[in-house]
Amino acid sequence: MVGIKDVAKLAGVSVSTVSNVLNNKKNVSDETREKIIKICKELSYQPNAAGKSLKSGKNDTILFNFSDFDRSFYLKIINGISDYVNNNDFDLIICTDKSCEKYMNNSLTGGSIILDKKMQDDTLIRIASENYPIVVLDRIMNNPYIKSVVVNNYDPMFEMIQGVIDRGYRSFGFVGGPEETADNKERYRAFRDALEVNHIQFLQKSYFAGNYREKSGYNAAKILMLSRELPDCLVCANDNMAIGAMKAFQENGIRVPEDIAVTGFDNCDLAEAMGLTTVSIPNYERGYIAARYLIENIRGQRNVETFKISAKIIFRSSVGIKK
Amino acid sequence: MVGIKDVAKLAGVSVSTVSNVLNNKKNVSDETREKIIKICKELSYQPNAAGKSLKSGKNDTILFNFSDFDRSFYLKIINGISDYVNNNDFDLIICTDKSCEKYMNNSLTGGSIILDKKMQDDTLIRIASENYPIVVLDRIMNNPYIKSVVVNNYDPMFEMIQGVIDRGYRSFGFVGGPEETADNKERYRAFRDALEVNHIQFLQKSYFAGNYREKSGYNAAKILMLSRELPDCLVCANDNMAIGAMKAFQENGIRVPEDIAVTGFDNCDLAEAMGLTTVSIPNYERGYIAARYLIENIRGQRNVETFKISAKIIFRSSVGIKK
DNA sequence: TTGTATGCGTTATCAC
DNA sequence: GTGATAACGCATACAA
Repeated sequence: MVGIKDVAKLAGVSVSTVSNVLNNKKNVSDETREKIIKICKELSYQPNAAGKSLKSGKNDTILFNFSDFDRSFYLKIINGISDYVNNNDFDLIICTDKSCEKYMNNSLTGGSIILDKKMQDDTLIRIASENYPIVVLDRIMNNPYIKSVVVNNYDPMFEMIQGVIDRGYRSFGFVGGPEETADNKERYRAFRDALEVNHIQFLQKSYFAGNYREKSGYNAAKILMLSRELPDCLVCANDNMAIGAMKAFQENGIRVPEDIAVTGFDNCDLAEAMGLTTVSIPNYERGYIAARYLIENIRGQRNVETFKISAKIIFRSSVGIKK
Repeated sequence: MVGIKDVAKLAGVSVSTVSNVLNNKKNVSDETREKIIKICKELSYQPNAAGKSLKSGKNDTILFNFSDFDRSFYLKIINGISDYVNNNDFDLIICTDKSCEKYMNNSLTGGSIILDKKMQDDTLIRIASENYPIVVLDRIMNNPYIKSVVVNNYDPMFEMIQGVIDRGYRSFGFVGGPEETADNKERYRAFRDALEVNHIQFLQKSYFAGNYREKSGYNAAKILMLSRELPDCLVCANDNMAIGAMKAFQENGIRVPEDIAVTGFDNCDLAEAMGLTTVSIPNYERGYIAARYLIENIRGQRNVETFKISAKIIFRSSVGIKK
């Protein structure tokens, strides 16, 4: 591996001079500078990031952490992060595992964006500091070095359900996501509130516990179909589960929306193709904004107020007009 | 940031003793060992990866490089890589940019899996070495330190087209991907060969140049519809473009497959929902296998023979039976 | 069984 | 304008 020493030797100068050139210091003659730059190119010298950050403690790399590979919109979040990061001369590394804790210190990365729920609050609180800010997605934390970027789940879910009720639907089933997650709680609460405002009763037996995966929506629909009477509409806490449910209905000759309407949440790629009524979350923007706040915080412009992103309701053919 | 020194001080021992404990050396008394482990937990000490790898030169982290966020099956590849890596006590970091060159040396990562076409052959040849093996996906390279893992595009494409011809389709259009990519070339070649074997002529005006993105398939279909007569079947070099084409046909009241059949390649999530006939690439397995070979090579079990993964043809409703 | 000294590749300080 | 040197956090050889 070619190091700064090799460059120095070939140029007939000291390592400090090479370092000065590479870091754009003023105190180098143009002649020396050019010679060194030329040699670096010839050797295709790449500064060793380990040595660099070990010494300087400063860092132009941020970390993104996620781990759920079933949710394809995560790529859009990454895209948003990547774009902002590149436009601001930072680098991005992504970790898919809890081991990323190893990289969460300011000699390797300058800050993190955390999406993975497996990364626990107290771990983040321990790691976050004045010179290691963190941005968390989809969870709200109160800490002077941690900023939350969350989607406003409540308002669009409430409005979507109100829209469904306005279209004549009167009885509902609900397929929930992981019960401990904040977004699932918020979506369910909005659903219940919308029903209550409209004086519609909701029975606990109409609640199905899922895990945001397609299979769990499929299973919920299977169970639902065992009951004597279907609700007018099955509300699912995300698209994956809604799609699973639609597949189950299809397999059993139950028509959507004639026999039962279905709604989701996320507006994933499949939602459009399947005509699923859902809430569209601006994922690219979510990543972009998270990266912006993180880098601003790294640069000392501290701001840890929770940021709420608004989402958009999309009515498609999975909800019709109930006569 | 808590370092090895802090642990040593609190334990009343030297840093080397702490280091010995952390690296499971034998020469430490049980008493000392336990005390140190306890203190590490209390301080939630995380070894600094920069210092560590700088010294040891050895590394249990691998790098994955990609950058096309439109292709959602990349998440499946990552999933496969991630699973193999975790099962073998390695870590994974992912880079989405050319800047990842910075991390491609054995003081930061032990090897790389490269998918991004922007990472050029000569760069890889320069970087790869005895102690920095590389695995490339979707391109074939001959280098003692670089292993290629590629999908066999030819056979399934040939067979799929033969199947389409067997179903009575006789005239064809083709939407190609980026012309320089090996997989696109191979898919096109298989397509042409299948036609030739069946004595079917192909006119250059029926070739549309795309870029693997949905929009380019959409545009190709738009242009195709301007011509007086549609071919029996439009073959697309990947699913994204096929889906774009199907949307264009749908918007213009042209029925698939009655008016025109469509085929893709990839079996992305949407393909099933849209009834697209396509070739299914086992992406999870692809990532898993790439990671396996990389780690085996890192461990000295050298093997750089090109590995070909086979794919599976899936006939769906976008191809019917032509009378 | 434990501690001391050295060096990995880099940057920062300071003397020249 | 340039170079010698210390320091970053850690692992290792070797001395104690």
